[in-house]
Amino acid sequence: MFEARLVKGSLLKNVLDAIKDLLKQASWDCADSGIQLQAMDNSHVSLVSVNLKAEGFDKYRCDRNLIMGMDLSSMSKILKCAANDDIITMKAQDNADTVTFMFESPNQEKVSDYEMKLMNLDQEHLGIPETEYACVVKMPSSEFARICRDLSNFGESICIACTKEGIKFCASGDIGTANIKLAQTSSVEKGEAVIIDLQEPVTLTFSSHYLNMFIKATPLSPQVSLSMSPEVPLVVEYNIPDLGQIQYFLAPKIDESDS
Amino acid sequence: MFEARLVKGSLLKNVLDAIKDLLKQASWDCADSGIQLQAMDNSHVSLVSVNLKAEGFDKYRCDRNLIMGMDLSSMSKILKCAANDDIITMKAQDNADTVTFMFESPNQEKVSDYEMKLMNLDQEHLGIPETEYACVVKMPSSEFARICRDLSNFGESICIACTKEGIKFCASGDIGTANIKLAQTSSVEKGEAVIIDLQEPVTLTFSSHYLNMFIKATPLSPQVSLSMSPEVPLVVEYNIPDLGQIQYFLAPKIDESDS
DNA sequence: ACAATAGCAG
DNA sequence: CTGCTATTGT
Repeated sequence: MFEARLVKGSLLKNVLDAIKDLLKQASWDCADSGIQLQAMDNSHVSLVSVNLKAEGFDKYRCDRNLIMGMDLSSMSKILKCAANDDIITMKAQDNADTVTFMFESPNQEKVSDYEMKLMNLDQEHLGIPETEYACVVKMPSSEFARICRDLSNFGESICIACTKEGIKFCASGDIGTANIKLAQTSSVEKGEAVIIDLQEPVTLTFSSHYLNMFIKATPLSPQVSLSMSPEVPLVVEYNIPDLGQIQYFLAPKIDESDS
Repeated sequence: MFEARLVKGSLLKNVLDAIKDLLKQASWDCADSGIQLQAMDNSHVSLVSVNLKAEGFDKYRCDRNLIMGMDLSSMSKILKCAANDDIITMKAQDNADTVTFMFESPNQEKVSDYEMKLMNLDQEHLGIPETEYACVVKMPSSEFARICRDLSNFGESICIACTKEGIKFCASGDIGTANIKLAQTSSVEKGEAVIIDLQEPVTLTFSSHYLNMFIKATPLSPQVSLSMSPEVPLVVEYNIPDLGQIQYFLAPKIDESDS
């Protein structure tokens, strides 16, 4: 059987909030080492990868590998029934076609369980792009979220330019033109820092719509990391403290002048 | 003449919020002892009963019994014009066909009055069902509201099963199946307690839509009481501290297998 | 009428 | 973390 118990159940609620707008359905791969999900979004533009380590759970048991295909909007509706301070346990029998979510209030006086049908989804296991990037930027996740939200008022594209001095975001459209520059932090205040690890300067343009989907993961981590190389998908990564991480991949827009 | 003054005017606003979605029009019966309203909802499915004791008002005068038929959505719109900390006074002349609402700000610097036409409504005075129940549960009203809201995601019916150990709510539908169990509270924290007074176990099923109408009374009281007997309407009761109470009656759904 | 959201207070 | 308010969209 499979069983995973998470005392800080709000983390799982947050994970679902971070992916449910991108993925209608997806499969959770459960193994001894933990739980993984990888899928292209509904429009097959971006790729989402979630990794939850077995050690991150307060109890974890997975006798046999198992793939649980779920309707994520149903799963999200179920998790909305959990309070933020509830303890969440996911369970499945080895060959069952259902999964059970159990929520326990901290004082144990309220216990609820929700059973949901699993589904067979096409397996689309996807090779994750290369691991060396010309530029890796770490910055406060709330800062990144704010920038994406602000710039998406100006246009459908957000341009990100990174040099060793700092990172610049820009967008332009009917309203006007917007530029936001962040300098690499000198003071190393943890969590507040902007840190740039640069092999070579990079300038790329991305869909603001997808960036705005990615920033829904903001509550999961105070920091976000952006990895970029020319003509290669951007990686937006949030580390979930003690539990794992969630990554989003998005190919850059091709500069129209290239054609 | 009739006059009723309520320093805590927000209570009256809350009462209207608690009934206006169920009742388009209704009659307020004013007597020396207080104000009463009883009516079937618009679809003649549930019954609403409001009781406001004369002693609950800060000033109360009712020279002759009088029945004030009102359009409750108009009354609600008028009460929305009162601030939450306003003092509210209702007034009517003995044979008038209008009622006046007066709102005074706490510092007396703003005084408003609103006059509304009364209407003649068919008198449908309704016998309230029996008073002995197989099972009476008191629980935090916010908990009950949360459960009704959560379970209504799963189906149009909510099943309530009560034993002396606790109370269980369930629902099922397309998304899956949901069960919520509350144990009778051991610690007698006031307002937080789940208290079950049980003659015999009861299991009944109700329309989630109507339960979701009833929980609009939640702001009126920290506690709600559910009274149930087999094949008899459920009573959902909120006590309005120092002022009276509001009760909702709803017949259980008939088990289809009975037919 | 309801749900989702954001912002703020306790 | 909860409550309340306000606001929005479906």
